[in-house]
Formats: sequence, structure tokens, C-alpha cells
Amino acid sequence: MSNVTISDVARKVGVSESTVSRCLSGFNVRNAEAIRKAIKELGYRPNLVARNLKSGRTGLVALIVPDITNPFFASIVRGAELAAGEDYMIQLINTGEQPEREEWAIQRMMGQVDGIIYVPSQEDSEAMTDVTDRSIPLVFVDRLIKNFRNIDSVLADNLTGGEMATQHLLEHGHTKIAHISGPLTSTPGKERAAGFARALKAHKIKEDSNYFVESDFTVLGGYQAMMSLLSLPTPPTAVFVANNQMTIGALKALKEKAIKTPEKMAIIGFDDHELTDLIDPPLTVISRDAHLQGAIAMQTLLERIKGGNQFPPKRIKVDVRLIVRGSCGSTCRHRETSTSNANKVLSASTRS
Amino acid sequence: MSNVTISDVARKVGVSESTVSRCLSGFNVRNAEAIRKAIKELGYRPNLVARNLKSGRTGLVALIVPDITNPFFASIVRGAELAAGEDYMIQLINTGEQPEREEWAIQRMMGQVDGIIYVPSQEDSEAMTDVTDRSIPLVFVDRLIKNFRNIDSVLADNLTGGEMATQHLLEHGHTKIAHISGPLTSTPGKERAAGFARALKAHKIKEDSNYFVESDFTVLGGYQAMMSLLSLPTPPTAVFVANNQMTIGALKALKEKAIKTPEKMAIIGFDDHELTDLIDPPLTVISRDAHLQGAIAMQTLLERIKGGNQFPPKRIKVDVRLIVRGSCGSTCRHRETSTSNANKVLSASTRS
DNA sequence: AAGTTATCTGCAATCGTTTGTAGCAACGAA
DNA sequence: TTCGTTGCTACAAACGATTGCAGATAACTT
Repeated sequence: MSNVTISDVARKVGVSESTVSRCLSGFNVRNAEAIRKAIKELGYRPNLVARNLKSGRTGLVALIVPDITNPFFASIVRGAELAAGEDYMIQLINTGEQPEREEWAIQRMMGQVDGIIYVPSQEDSEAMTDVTDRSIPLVFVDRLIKNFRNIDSVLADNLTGGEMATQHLLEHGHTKIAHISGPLTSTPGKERAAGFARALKAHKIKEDSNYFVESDFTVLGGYQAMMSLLSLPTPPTAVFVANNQMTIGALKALKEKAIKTPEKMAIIGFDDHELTDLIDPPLTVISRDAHLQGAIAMQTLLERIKGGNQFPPKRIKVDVRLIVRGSCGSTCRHRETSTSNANKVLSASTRS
Repeated sequence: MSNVTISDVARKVGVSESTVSRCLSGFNVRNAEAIRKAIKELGYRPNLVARNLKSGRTGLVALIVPDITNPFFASIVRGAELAAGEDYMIQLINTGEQPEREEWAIQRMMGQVDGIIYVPSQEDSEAMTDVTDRSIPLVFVDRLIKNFRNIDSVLADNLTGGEMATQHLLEHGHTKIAHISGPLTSTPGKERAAGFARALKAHKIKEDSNYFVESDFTVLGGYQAMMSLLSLPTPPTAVFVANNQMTIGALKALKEKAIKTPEKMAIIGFDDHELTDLIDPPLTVISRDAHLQGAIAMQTLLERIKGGNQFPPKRIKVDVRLIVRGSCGSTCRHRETSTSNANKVLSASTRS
């Protein structure tokens, strides 16, 4: 509602609009003082929309995430924001994992933002095909859409993560190990499940389909999945849960059934949480630097916005690490193992 | 980067730009079919920036919060987004409780958004005075800035909350009760501390300045505060912590010192958390509906955007309630007490 | 003092839409 | 036939800034 425009300022000082404009952009101007004074007195503030129309850029980046209430995504957003600096602001959209809403959001964002950082819910999404046509920079984070082969992405090393988690349970002597997976239509769901399978195979343990429950990354889903595992004739003695929300649900189920952890049931989660070392027992997890992941995504996007399609699509994977606490049985506390020690480096290794 | 404009479409069909424009806005147009076809073929998408310039509105609302990583603020944002519907999108800014960044953000937002929802960090902020001059709709959430008397706000009933928390500890027989407060320069910090004081007074317990630690709403702050309480010659037997982050810190301190809760130290927090019933012992808290608070804020803002300053400033307070778990001693589990039962109603009671 | 350069200024076009106004055709009513 | 109405359409003027261009002024040079 900026009532006062640049021409008001110009008129008051007695110069042309262009002079005021140039004064604002830092050029040398004769009546600079008077102009600044008039600007202050009138309370003039440049209309960014008009400026954007002329310049063709908006200084806005859309961040499309499933649910900001999930601390993991909140960290991604925070990391991205910090990496954006003062040049770009963030437009946030929660999709609730609903593909229709994702499509709506993308459609609506195009032509209003300079780029999009996108956490899609499903790997196969036909509806998104026309998005690529439009030449708006896009970066996938955490998950991707399969038929978009030429798009930048910043994922985690989910395969190794799933493998490490399962391996850890195996090392504690478990053989009846279950996996509560995310949707197998999503990148992390699929990859973590693959890591689970690979670790079992390496130890020559045949997969029991009863011990594999595909869920939906939600608290409720995790709760139900754990409940169904507990109702098996011979329940597992250890569970690898594929994300933080489902782990919470699973823990609630264990608590409700008064099942002792780790004695009766060892549990390992994916993605850490500020409270994980306060719960009973402290939760062992596979973790990664979500902040970093968001920052890299933003950095990649900004390069793409500046540089266009000059460089080939990047496919970055950030490292995961094992944080051992108490929920898988006795080990020295707080041992941390990382897939590499380049974890904190912003220029993370680009693989494959 | 929308290369193709409305005039490209017009030329292709052989009509004027205005006809295409009217077709898009739903008017009856002779060659509607041909126009729609051309739009599809050319991949035309209206330039929202240009449209906004003409219409004078951007369809954007800024949400300025301290830290989206705090689940409480994440819920506020989520609630606000849902209340915004499809008409308004959300632009998110984290301030990290830094007043300079808040000021920068506000300055930058004005002229780019239609309204601002704002969680300020300090009650006295001189720097913000020129913000009111500009007639851009603004709503305070959770906290406010004092010298802005004529601005809408959606706060919580902090006074009652602080009182209820302290009262709860008193009912468990505690007399040596400490308070880890937020910054007394912030609305909730001040009001919750006032509630604490009022409850003590009502029970004729004189305040011990050793038992009052002013902290900063952060995990680290809560940790340090609890540590300092524990190092007192006669430590308190119960603590009321003024927000969720500090409570986490305080719990970490207790855990580190291996102090049993609630036997050696009862603790009650402010604001709930998905994990509070999984920690050991489950945490008793004062809680409120953050989702609702965000939704009401957005609703108020939209009314203000539409209606201007026709109606007087609203000062809304949402109710708080006590959620009893285990951290204050044995009571029946999961008892809930609310200041009123109108909690879930979107049109919350407007007081004072 | 005259010529050359450097510095600043205003005009007008532009970014991509929307929208008021006037013109035009078609139609029914008198 | 003529007049008023209706229903579309095109033209052009906005919205509020930026910017190339040419003209004006000032500041040097010789």
C-alpha cells in the first residue's frame, strides 16, 4: 500500500523521477541531500513489485516441504535461509505429502519466484512433467522425482545409512530384525529399505516379509506399524525405523505395551532430534546434517539461477553417521561414526 | 523467466491483448477456444509480478519468527498457512531473536507483502517506530512491542499459565520453588514470571531471588540456569521453566548431574512437544494450541487487509491448559485442565 | 577563449499486465 | 427502416519503477 511513489519525491524536490531513481541506486546526483530528506519526510519506500517487473527477478525462492513441523524439514529450511543471505527471501509451502498440493504450489510459484527448492513426496509424478518445460531453476532436496533426470538434487546417503543401522543391530547379536520403512514410492523410503536388505544379505540372513512393514513417515503410521509387529507370533527383537516421526510413533507403541527397550526390543531411528538423548532409553539413530543439506541446496539453486544451465546437473549426497546411545543395548555411550569426516564441509562431495 | 507474454498469445490468435486478458479473467470471449489452445501451445503463464503491480496486492504475507526450528513456532506457521488458504502465500523469515535482523526484515518486507505476522523479541523497540507510519497491516503473535498500542495481537494467557504451573508445584507440597524465566524484556517472559510471583504470593511464600533465574529461551540458557540452581547451598525442590527450549536444557542438566525427577527435583515446562511423554519421566507442562494461535493471527491479518482500520485493534488471548504427566510427582496420569473449554473454537474469546 | 571531455539531467520507452472508454456489429422492437 | 440495446472488441492509459539516449551544464585542457 505504498501510497507515495518515486514521482512524489521527484516533484517535491523538483527533479525528474530518473534522478531520484539514480540517487537510490548510488549514482552521483547533485541534490542527493535534498532527495534523501524528501524521501524521509514523505516516508517513501520503493515499490519492490515494480522494481521486480523491470528487473525480471523477484528475489524470492520457494521452499516446498512436506511439513515444517517436522524438525528435520525445519532445519533444512533454516539452513537454506542462512545460505540465501540477504539476496533471497524464502517463500514456504507445506504440502502435507499431498501430490496435488505440490503440483498446485509449483504452478502457483512459477512466475513469482526465481527458483524452487522442492521435497517431493513421490518418485513418480506424471503431473510434474510440464514443470520442467518451464525454465525455472529447481533443486530437489532429500527426495527426488525419477523421470526428472537432469535436475540438481541434494540427497542423503540413505543406502549407507540403512545399511549402517541394520549392521549395528546385527552387531548386537540380533537376527530377528524388522524394518518399518517409509513409502517405497519415495526416495529415502526406498533407499533405506535397500540398505536394510543389503545388510541382512551380507550377514546371510534371509528376509522375513513379516518383518518388513511399509508405512508413511508419520507418527501414527509408526505407531501402527510397531503395533502390528508386536502382534506377530514371534515378534522381532530389534527394529530399524526409517524416519524420526515414525520412530516417535513406534516408541509410543512400545511404551503403551510396556515393552522394555533395549532388553525386549532394540530400536534404531533415522534422523536425530534435540530430545533423543532425554527419552528413555536415549535413542540410537542414524543422523545427518539437515542444516547443511538445506544450505547446499540453496547454494546449488543460486548457482543455477545465476549460471543457467551452463554446468551439468549436480547430484550431491551428504554423509550420514551413527550416533550410539542406549536404545540398542549396552555400548560405550555417544560413539559416533561417520561415513567420512568431510561432513561439516559445505562443499560436500559430489558423487555419481 | 516467462519468455512468452500475453501479447504473444494475442498475436498468435489474432486478437488484442485485452481480449486474452479478459478471457483469462472469465469473461465471455468470441475466440475463447482458440485462445485457450494458443495458451497451451505456447506454454503461456501470466506474469504474476506484472499482475501484482497493476492490482496493488501481492498475495504474500510475511511471517517473522525467532526460529522455525522451535516446534512451537513451526506450529504457528503451519496454523497460519492453513488459515491463509489459497489466496495468500507465506514468506518466512527467521530472526534468531536479533532485533537488528527483525528491523531489516520488516523494512525489506514492506512494499513486497500485503501484511506481516510478527513475533518480536523485545517489548521495547524504538527502531520499529517508523513501521507503524507505513500503513501495512501487522499482527503480533505470542509477543508484542509495547509502544505499539493500536496493533492487533494474538497472545497466550501467560499470566494464568505461569500461575497454574506454580500452583501445581505448590499443590505437591513444594515450598522451595524456582523459576527459570525468559527474558523479562519479552512479553511471555515477563507475564509468566508475573504468574509465578502471583501464585507464590497467594500462598504467602516470599520470593527468594536466588530462586529466580532470568534466561534467554534457549536450550543452552536453560541448561546453564538449571546448573546454577543446582549449585546453590540449598537448591530448590521444584522448578517452573518458562519455555520448551529451556526445559530441554534444564532436563539435560538434571540428567548430567544424575538428579532424579521428580523425587529430587520436580519440573514443569511451558509449551508441549511431541516427545514430552516419551522422556523420563514424562513431562508435565502448561500448553496451548499453537496451531490455533497462528490461524487466528492469519485470520485477523486478512480481515485487516480487507477491512483496513475500520474495526478497532484486537487483543486476543488463547487459553492455556495444564497437562499433568509425571515430572511433578505422582498424580493421575494425563489429567488436563483448561482455563476454559472454548479452546478449540477458532473465534477465541477477545479479552481486554 | 575556445575546444574537449566529464558529469549530470530529463525525456521517453519499457517491463507484462489490467481496465476504462469508445467503437462496432448484430439483434430485436417499434 | 430506424433506433436503442446488448455483447464483444481494440486502443490506450495506467501500475511504479529502471535505463538508453541525447542534451545541458560544468570542469578541464591548451
